[in-house]
Amino acid sequence: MQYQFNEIEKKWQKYWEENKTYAAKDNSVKPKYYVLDMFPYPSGAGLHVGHPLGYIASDIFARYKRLQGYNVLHPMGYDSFGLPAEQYAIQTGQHPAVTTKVNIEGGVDKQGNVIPGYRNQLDKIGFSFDWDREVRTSDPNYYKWTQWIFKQLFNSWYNKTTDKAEKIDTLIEQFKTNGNANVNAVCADVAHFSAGEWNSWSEEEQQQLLMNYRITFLSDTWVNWCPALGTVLANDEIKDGVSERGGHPVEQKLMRQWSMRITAYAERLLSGLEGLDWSESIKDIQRNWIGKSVGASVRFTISPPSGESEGAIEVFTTRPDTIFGVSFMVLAPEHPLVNEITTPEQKAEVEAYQKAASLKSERDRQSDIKNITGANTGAFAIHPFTGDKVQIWIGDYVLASYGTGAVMAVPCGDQRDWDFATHFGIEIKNIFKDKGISEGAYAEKDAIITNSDFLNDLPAKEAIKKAITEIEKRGIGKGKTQYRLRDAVFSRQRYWGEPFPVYYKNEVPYLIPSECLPIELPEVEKYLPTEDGKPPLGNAKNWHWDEKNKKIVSVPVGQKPPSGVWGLELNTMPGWAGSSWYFLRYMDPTNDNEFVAKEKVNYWQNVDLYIGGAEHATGHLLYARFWTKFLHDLGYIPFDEPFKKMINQGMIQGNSAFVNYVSEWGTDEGGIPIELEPIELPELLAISSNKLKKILDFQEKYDNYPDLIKILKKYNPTKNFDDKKLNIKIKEISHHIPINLINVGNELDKEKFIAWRKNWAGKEDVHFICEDDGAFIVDREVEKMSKSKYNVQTPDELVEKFGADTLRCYEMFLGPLEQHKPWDTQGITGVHGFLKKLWRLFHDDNGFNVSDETPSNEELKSLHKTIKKVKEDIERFSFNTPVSAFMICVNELTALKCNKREILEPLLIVLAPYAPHIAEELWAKLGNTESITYAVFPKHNDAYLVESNHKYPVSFNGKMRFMLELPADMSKEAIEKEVLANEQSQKYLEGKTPKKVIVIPQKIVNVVV
RNA sequence: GCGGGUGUGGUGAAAUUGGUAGACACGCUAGACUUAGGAUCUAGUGCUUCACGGCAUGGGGGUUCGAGUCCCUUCACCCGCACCA
Repeated sequence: MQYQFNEIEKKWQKYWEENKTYAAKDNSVKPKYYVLDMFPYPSGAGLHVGHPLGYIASDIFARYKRLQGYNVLHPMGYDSFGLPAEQYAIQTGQHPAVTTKVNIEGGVDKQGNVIPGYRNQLDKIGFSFDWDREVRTSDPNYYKWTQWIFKQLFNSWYNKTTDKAEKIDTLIEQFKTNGNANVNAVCADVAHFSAGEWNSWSEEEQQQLLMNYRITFLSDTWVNWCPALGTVLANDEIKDGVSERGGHPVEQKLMRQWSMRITAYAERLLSGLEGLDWSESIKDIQRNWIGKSVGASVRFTISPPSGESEGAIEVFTTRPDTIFGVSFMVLAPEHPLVNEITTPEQKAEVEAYQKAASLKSERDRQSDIKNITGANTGAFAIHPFTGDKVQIWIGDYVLASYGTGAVMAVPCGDQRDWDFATHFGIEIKNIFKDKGISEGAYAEKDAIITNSDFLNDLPAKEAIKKAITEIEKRGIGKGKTQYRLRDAVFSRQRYWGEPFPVYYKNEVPYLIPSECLPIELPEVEKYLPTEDGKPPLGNAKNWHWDEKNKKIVSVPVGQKPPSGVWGLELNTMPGWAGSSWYFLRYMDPTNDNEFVAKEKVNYWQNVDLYIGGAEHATGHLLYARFWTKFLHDLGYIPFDEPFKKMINQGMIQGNSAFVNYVSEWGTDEGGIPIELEPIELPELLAISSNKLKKILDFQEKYDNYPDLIKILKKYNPTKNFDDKKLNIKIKEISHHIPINLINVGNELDKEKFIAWRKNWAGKEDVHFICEDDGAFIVDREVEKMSKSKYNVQTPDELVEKFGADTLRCYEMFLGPLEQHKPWDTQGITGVHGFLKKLWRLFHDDNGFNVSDETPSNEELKSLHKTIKKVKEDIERFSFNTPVSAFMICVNELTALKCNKREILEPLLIVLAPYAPHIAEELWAKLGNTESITYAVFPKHNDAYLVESNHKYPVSFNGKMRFMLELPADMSKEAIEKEVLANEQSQKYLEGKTPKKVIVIPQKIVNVVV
């Protein structure tokens, strides 16, 4: 009886769906366990084999936990707002909601392409998702709550004293009674004001002031503007100076935008990492991104060049201990004080430098670090301790965006300052005892400070503390901690995102009442910006708010709205809005009154295991932590970290195939290469990989290639090709071809290839130069899997051919989950064979046949060894090794011809997380009427694992020489005696007495001669 | 430059606390069976040597009776950050 995987899998997938086998209960006597996958963006291209890798691992873990008696929450949904659907909408006019739905549920797109649909593809793999909890971020019932959370952020400020976010009302209360004198908040620069002043201000003025405190706030900021995408981008959406999506150039632009005051959480986001079971590399990336540095801010007063008003330059330094080494100061060219302080003599030079710097992009400035440039302002600052006058320079190695945009330059301790000083001939003071600085700065923090007044003879680390104390005492500055993390821009000038629940009265934003949410995306005719450059929502007819009647109303474009009617926000939220809290919504996906009910979030708590890509380190994973902490501060959720443990699955790379073509050819005489004389070949000449190599290496003469000669003669009739000494010299090009045109031996199916090319290029003009055996071999190369490289392997094809259980086991068998690995289908037959072998344990020629006989010790040992290993491996998230363990077990049981229920039944439970369909089928055939999902994972019994004998490897001087089987309970002394008495030992002892004999019972014997 | 990771047969890999390196698969070789459609079974397969043996976990050194595993050093590749004061 054959293993009919297609039938079996369909049957059980249907059963699970109908019986809601994987529905999680919102309360249970069982302990809870929350296993989450990073939800996908449903693209039209569908899933390739790389996507389910993490889902399979998490599914195995979820199923394993159910067998261990846990109430498991294992949901899936879609991050369905995003750029591709919108770009497609711009091209085709198709509403993004429609394409998104098709991409998820399957269908046909506007160009007639059949879209399989994410859901259908996922279902075929047999995941144990609780689909009743599905969320889509673009669903108004979902983004209603994203908007609600935005409102909470708007209505909150960060109180540094309590170190958490609080309702804005508590702040307003303080303003009313005390002004802002005692307010200790994370905020923009705000001048002091009294309660009286506050109370005297107009509503509009008060609102504007509050904007400086709100956790989400509106401000004119320099943003990364991407003209090609027509939107601003967050820092984490830019890689190497271009947009992460599409690789378009990005420029700086001053725009009024919503931002998130994530900087308020910098310290907590940093320290919170300590308790997380995440990979060190992700934690490091986040630490780096937050970029904490501890030091001091110090004010240097400006010595007025012409007796004008006195100003000060504030600098930040991590090395206040080196303050006596300061011999000049450097400002960023954009620093606001530059124009003020520059002396008339230096003005021309400084302005020229400023101009040159402004023309360079941020990227150029960063890449051109070797070139030392700068200009002297002619102004001086007063050293706060020595009273010396120090020159003030400008230089583009100082960044306007970091710290205060100014540095105190200590050339002896900082290489960049040293380079600058050396280049411009500025004095270099040495304040380090016994450290030479003639060749470069001494940047280590281990020197003894000297020539530094009250810091003399202190080691650097102590001097730092002393210097800060002294700086604070003299009132010239204070200890300060600086973060590299910037507030996150939250507006996008796009259509396909969450609308803000915001309308504007005289440019002042007001929130839509919560009972009116969600504010749904309006219909627009075009998804492009308006003619006057407003975001696409500017095209919407119905996009005004009637304050009195609390509803969206229509105001014709260009007309002034009637009184009480105001324009709604035209920006939408960025992609990370919906994904920052989705893990909470799964707990209570249909709740219409709250984003999540308290008792549900109290039960489910945070995610126990999160599996997903490492590429979201500074985006999603940071923002989700931020929102979680915020919601925790306001008392909505009981925890302040979203994901306790995370595993980042490696990328599955594609294995591209290439056909080589000869594009040019020439000859060389007698092995001496000559210049190619390119002749265009009207016929496409494809050449097999190995042949090509031989020709390129001049290993074979052209006369071995009659086909080639024929063509050469055809286009070069005057040349004599009969001279056997002539070699062919060719120039080759290669093109990607679909991987389904080749077999496992990298051999091209020529007919299929011609048909594909005809379809693609409309030509049938390929001529093949094959290997001697007639095969045409293609080149292979590992690359990223993508449609354009024709190297995409979909899970659907493999499920069709081998079944979901095989695919699941094989993807795990490939290697450790975290590792990147190229996709290669060659090994899949081995895993498929294992499942067939398992099937045969339960069947003979006449059908299902399992006996109730008592198993032998050997059979029990094989089973219990497997139970133990699989349990241990899954628990340490080693998903590849259990597959081997299953194979070993099935191989052993096959050799023992074991078909005993007592062995096979527990084995099925152990296997069920990996191969749930075949396990269910055989489980049912054994007479069970309930799904195997909630069976009890068997416990291994050590009694079956102990051996009466142990085969000792006997080593001489550490080299293993022979095996010796001895009773397992034999004493060390007896073992030593046995080993030395053994005749094989005599050979290695060569008559000498051993110096030492090491016996480790149950392990090894080593004789030292 | 800084931080993190990876390096083991022809290939994917295993070796959890230092104890038989290469389990389990793929591929390959030979054979059996079947008149073949990617079926099944048996044997072999790290390199080297006729053999005894020798050599092998990127390279070099060390600790140890014993090192893929621990320490030092060095190389290669991948990822992240990068004038961050």
